[in-house]
Formats: sequence, C-alpha cells, structure tokens
Amino acid sequence: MPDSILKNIAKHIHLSEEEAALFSTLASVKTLPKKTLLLQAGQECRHLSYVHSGALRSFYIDKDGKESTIMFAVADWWITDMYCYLNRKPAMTHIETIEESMIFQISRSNFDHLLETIPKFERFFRILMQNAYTREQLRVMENLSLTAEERYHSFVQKYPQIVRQVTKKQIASYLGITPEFLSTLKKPEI
Amino acid sequence: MPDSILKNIAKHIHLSEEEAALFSTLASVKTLPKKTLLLQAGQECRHLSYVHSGALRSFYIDKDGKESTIMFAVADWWITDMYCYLNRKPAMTHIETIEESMIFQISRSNFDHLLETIPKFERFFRILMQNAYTREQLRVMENLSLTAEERYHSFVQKYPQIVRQVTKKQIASYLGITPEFLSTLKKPEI
DNA sequence: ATGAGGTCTTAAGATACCTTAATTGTTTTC
DNA sequence: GAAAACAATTAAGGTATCTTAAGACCTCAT
Repeated sequence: MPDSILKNIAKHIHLSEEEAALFSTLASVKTLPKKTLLLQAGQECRHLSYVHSGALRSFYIDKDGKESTIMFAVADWWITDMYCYLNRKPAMTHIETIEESMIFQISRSNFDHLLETIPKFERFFRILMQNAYTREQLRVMENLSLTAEERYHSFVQKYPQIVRQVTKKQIASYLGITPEFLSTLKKPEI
Repeated sequence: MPDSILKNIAKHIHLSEEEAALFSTLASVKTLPKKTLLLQAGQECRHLSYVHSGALRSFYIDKDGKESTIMFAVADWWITDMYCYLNRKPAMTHIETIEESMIFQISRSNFDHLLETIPKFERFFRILMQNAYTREQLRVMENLSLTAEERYHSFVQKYPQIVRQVTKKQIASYLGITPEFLSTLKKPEI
C-alpha cells in the first residue's frame, strides 16, 4: 500500500503504526484503465475511493440523456456517490476514470468497522465531510450569483490541475453550460 | 434549556445525563424578533445555531447587490456560515430571522471543547456534515439538470414547511430566479 | 384609519445561453 | 496507418429567463 493515502489521513489525525496497519488491511488497491466505469447508476454503491493517481469523474444522466458532472477527483481526492454509499440506496450517479488511475477503496462494511475500531476516524471523516460540504455550498453560491464566464474563470483558478486532466466538454458539463457556449467565452488568464 | 435540541442530538448519539448537562452549559438560548440580523458578512462568525422555533435564512449579496439565499433554517435545523465558522474567516453571508425565533447557540471555542470532552460529538457532527453535504450535492445536481419550474416543484415537495414560513421572493432567490419569473410558473400540486 | 413600504402579479422588450449544423483537428481502434 | 469516433470551434436562429415598469394587495408603524 503506497503511503499517499496515509499521508492524506495524517493531515488531520495521527495514527499509530498498528492503526495504520489495520487501516491498510481494510483498504484495497485497484489500477483501472482509462474510461472504466467504476459505478453505474442504479447499482448499490459499495465503495469509497481515494485517488492515488489519474483522474475520475462522477456524473448524473437526466431523463433527457443530458450529462451533468457532479465532481472530478484527481490525485489526493476522495470520491463516491456519498448519499447512496452512506444510506445503502441505489446510486444516482455514474463514476468513471478519465485516464488510467490507481485508487484505494474502502467498502461500506470496512468503513463502519473502521469507525468503531478507531474512533479517531470519526474525526477524520467529520473533517472530510465538513470540507466537502463547504465546497459544495460555495459552488451553489457561485451557481446562483456568477455568470457562466465568471464561473469558468473561478474554476480554472481554483482547480488548475483538473483543467490539465479533463476535456473542456467535461468542464462545461460541470459548470452547467454547453461546450459550444464555453467555446465562445473569453479565455481566462492562467 | 428546552429539550428539542437534546432530542435532535439523540437521533444520532446517546448522551448520559452528565454529558447532556455539560452540553447544556455550553449552549446559550436566544429569542430574537423578526428581521434581526444574526450575522453580517465581513464579521467573524462565532456561533453555530440550532433553531428551536421560528425561521432564519442565510444569504449572500454579490457585487451588484443581488441577494442569493444559501439556506433556510426552520425548527430543528442547524445554521451558520460553516466555512467561516470552522476556519475563523470573515463571514461571506448574512444570517437573519424571517420571523420571531428561539435559537440555541454554540460558540466556536465551546464547540472545540465539546469535541474534546465528549468524543461522541465527533460522530454527531460527522453525521450532521454528511447530511449537509449530500443535501448540497443534490441541490447542485438539480441546479444543473432541472428547469426553474422543476426546481420550484421539487422545493415545494421537499420543504412544504419552509414554503409556509417564507415569502415567494425568498424562495426565488434560493432557486436562482427572479420573483417575477417565479410568478409566471405553473403552481405545483400540494 | 392612513400612509409608506414591501410583496405579488402581469406584460413587453432585452439578453444569456441553447440547439443545430458544419468544419477542423485530435484520439482511438482495428 | 487508415478509418472511425470524438473534441473543439464558429455561426445562425431559438428559448428560458431577466429587466423594467406598473398596478393591486398586504402589513405594519404612526
């Protein structure tokens, strides 16, 4: 188990060697080729994934077949269909790799086990959820108050690494605009 | 201290009598008249508030003076400018009462003290943050994939109680549309 | 009670963003 | 390494939503 994920955890809580070892037995590694579907809407969402390398996205397909990108996950990000993972509901979103990726996965039952065995993980996940919540709330705020062009510039400034790893079509679907309209916007300063 | 807030906590964790008593010493009660500004953008956000009765909203005012409602909080909801509360940044949003309200507040330092003294609260806040996160993510999804009319109907169905307590103008600013446009939409079945 | 200010509605004209379509360049696949 | 598929761009016409304005209705303070 490469230690990028342990470093990610160590940002917020300190694990003893034994705890880190236990954690390692509860996570599994996967290497996935580009364009691999990791989760399909309707399926049970069994895994929380940490991205060691590569890039993934989760997206929703509405009744008209239109795709909306819910989130991107590049190195050092966590991704899942959180609502469905936590509440054992059928997934609403799809998750796929954008490029070849190496990820670590924690199943729902190992997640529960982890929280019971090492209560410090409650703190870790609280902080993870806190950050995810405030990020989504800021996104809602920008969706409500900014024009498409402003949202695009804000995205490029906030996530320059993601911009390098995904297509403009995918960014457009994250911003809630069409690729054609994105094309007409003034390019942001980088 | 009325026990609505203890019941809210008991939904997710079990507190002993002593723990409940300690918690009570760390929260303070306030009764606020209608239209009271509880937090102003730019100020430090010192409090996390639980709504016992009444209704509040948080909103953002953009560079053109346009208001966007970030969230409503009616009985049994928690509200604050979470990003700024947790990270000691100046508030981005305003919070005001919509009607006379009774709330319980926890200061940032008491919050920290609570998490250290009663680690079960890590679990409680994890679950609170989890729910807030998945709710915001669903809101982003709806903003990206639904028309204004569909979002309005979804809001009415999800939050009938809020609909009774706030104006249509405020709902419009939550949905990201103008009150004039909301007025032209087909009324939802209730 | 009266007036002042806010909310809600309707309507006409304006605009941000969408749809469709065609062209070119790039990537993937056999 | 050719063919097929996809991404990016440009442009013309269309639509959802906004802006402004005006009138009717509330609500609340004097």
